[in-house]
Amino acid sequence: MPRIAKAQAEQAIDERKDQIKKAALKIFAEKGLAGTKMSMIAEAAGISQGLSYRYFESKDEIFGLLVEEAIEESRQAIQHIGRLPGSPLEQLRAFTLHLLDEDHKQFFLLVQQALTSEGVPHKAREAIERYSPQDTIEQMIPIFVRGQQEGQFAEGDPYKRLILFLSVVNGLMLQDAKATGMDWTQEVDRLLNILTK
Amino acid sequence: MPRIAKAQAEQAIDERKDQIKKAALKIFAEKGLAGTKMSMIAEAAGISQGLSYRYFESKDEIFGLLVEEAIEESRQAIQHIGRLPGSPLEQLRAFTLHLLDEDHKQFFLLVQQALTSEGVPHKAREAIERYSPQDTIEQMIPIFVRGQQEGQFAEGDPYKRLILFLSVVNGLMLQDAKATGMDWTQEVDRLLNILTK
DNA sequence: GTCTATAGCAGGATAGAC
DNA sequence: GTCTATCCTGCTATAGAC
Repeated sequence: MPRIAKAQAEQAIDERKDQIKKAALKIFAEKGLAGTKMSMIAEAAGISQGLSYRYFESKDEIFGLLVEEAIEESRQAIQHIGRLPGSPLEQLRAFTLHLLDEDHKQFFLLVQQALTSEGVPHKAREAIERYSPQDTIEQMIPIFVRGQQEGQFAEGDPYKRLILFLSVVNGLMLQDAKATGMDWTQEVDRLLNILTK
Repeated sequence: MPRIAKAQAEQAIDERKDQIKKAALKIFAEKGLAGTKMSMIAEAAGISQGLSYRYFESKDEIFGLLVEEAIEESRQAIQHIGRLPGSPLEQLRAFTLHLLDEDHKQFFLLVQQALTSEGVPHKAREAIERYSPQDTIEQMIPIFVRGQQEGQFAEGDPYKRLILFLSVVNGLMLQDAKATGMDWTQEVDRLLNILTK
């Protein structure tokens, strides 16, 4: 096979893989590992039941890959905060909006599912354990402390304040899965009161 | 069988049923319907795999019964708020502490699982749909409005304020399943800032 | 490259021994 | 009344036709 044609073929394969992963992400995020049947993924992707196995070894492999991608996405988002323009408050505001964004939310829910599922593939389990919420908070602490020095944020233990705040945001995302049609982005400033007041 | 002996036998059966349900609640709340295997329930209850079926028809029946009990418990808690002593703020504080209480939390998580699971038994699905978060909020609105009149709570649409607050509390409970060993009851006053500020 | 048909297995539910 | 051994369904994963 000529080089060009080969590259095209590989690209087609990657596109198919992405199509399946995208469908799988939506369903895994909603129903968890055990609650998701391969037939559901196939239907959502608009392909036949067996075809996924031409592109992936197993259901576990798809789940594991998605978890790793979710964690990588999360890691990059948090590292990005410090470089955002604006005051510490504006930085955390932008970060929070990013967390509540639709695309990120699915990744987030997936990780939650992985945390509460039985029989999670070994690789996925490892990836999650490497990336604890502690890491996120540690990245946020310098920003928060700067905000305290500038008088924007409340006094007190930054770690405790931030873990409360992140838990609340996490909670909203989980809640939102089946939620009330409320646009949380409108409420971000009220949430930030937890830090500023 | 004499009346007394018969009553004793029935009591023994009820105790066994409670034992199984208690074990099941813990696991269902954590892993959902599909993620929970009957063998897990049996192990947690300290009995053999097949014995549960002498006391319950099916896995679905156990799940359904627990969901109904959870909703009943929730309904009673919310109706109880208005009769609590103290100011509106103190009433909502007590209610929030009750929600965050360990026993209530498992019921709450179970309902969340039911909301996000496939193939939930018909009866459980119905019970949940009868009991929407709206009901809870409607019960809370008069209390909140009284607090507004007394100047304790922030101005603004009571419904929106309360749904944000409940979502946050819900979120904390969900989060807490795998959480950080934090005692949320310590943070209730900070959460109530969402309403009072 | 995709579909349909099916093998193999895990787990829900049952039967029968004790 | 409880356990162990099995049946049977439904799902994962594979094989083979097109």
